[in-house]
Amino acid sequence: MLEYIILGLLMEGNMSGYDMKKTIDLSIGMFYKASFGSLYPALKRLTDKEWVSVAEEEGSSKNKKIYSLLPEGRQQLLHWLGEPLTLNRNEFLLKVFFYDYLDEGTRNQRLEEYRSKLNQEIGRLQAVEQIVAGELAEIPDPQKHFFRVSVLSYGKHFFKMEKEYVEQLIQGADPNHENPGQTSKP
Amino acid sequence: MLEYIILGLLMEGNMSGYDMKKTIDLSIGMFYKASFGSLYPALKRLTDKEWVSVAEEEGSSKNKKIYSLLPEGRQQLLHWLGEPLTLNRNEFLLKVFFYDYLDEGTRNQRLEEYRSKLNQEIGRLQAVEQIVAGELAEIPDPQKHFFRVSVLSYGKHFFKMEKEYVEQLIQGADPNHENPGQTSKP
DNA sequence: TGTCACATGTAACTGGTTACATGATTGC
DNA sequence: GCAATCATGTAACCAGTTACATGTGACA
Repeated sequence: MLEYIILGLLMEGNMSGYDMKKTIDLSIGMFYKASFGSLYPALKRLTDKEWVSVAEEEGSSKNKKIYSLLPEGRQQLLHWLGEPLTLNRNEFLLKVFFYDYLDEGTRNQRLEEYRSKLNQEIGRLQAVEQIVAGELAEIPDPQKHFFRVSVLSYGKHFFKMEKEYVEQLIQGADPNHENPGQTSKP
Repeated sequence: MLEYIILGLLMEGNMSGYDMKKTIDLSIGMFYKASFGSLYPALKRLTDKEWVSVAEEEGSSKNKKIYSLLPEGRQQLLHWLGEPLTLNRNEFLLKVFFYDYLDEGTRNQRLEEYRSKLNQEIGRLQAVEQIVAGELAEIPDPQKHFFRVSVLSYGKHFFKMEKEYVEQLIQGADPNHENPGQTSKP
């Protein structure tokens, strides 16, 4: 996972490991934590695989390494990005974060697939909720299981929220969609 | 984390490691995965610490171990449950799942604290969103960063969803709250 | 001159996974 | 008799964390 994040960051431009940590903390830090103890070994693996190259900065200061994306790394990133989205929150969000680099066709396909997966999941949860409600009606004190049962409702809330978000993405990524405050074709 | 889940499951009654795995998969399976490779060592640790006790079932079949909660385990679970909720989705949900065992006072306090944390977080994200919108207005093609920027909006959606859920919990856990289809004081 | 931010790296540990090994019991 | 499921456990592996070790450059 971290390896793909590094590749994604390097799409914007070359940078050092230290810079990557800062960038990660400030952007995807909300749902992904990177530590130097994982970052530097990952950079080592990527250079060994020749997905990225490294250059010792000589000009300003010593002991600073600038990493660059090699063609193989770029290809690997795009391949990973183009794979179907799974119902894994972190991976979903991470891929979406880099979706500006993915071609529109695959992107839309993946988002549509994901939307229908979410719909399925919402349906499944609603069915489970009904069964549980039935079971609950037959026991003496259903209030005793209020919190236990409530996590089901969390699941539904969550998937509905993701669905809204994905639909917003599908709409908003469409360049023919109305573009407030700006004309799309100047 | 897994250790507390085990303790929580044992609050309902004694069971075997195998049963625990099934129960976990069927209840909190949506946001927590347990494998035998982690479950059995956890049970070993818990028995070593004397938080749970184990009994070889002799009657029906051999080689089946039934675990029971010891007073120390119960106390540890309740202590963990009573700690403040953090903005960590899994831990939040896990604790709520077992909140039926926590006293009403602490529970309400924790939920209120969490709600105000969520409000803070929503405010913070809205501020960040405004800054980013300002920066975006100054670059030539903001559409190129559509997906990158969208994860911020995901964050806001997410926290708002959690806020709604928590408010539902605060309301619904109140026994004086209207109780559809049933009289609360028979 | 001290402290902070920059900058890289390693070692010990943690908490998990996957795959394997083993064997009993149930139901057809 | 054989397949499925019940039932427990271990070993190899993996990805990460924390804490430590080390050194540079800026600036008050």
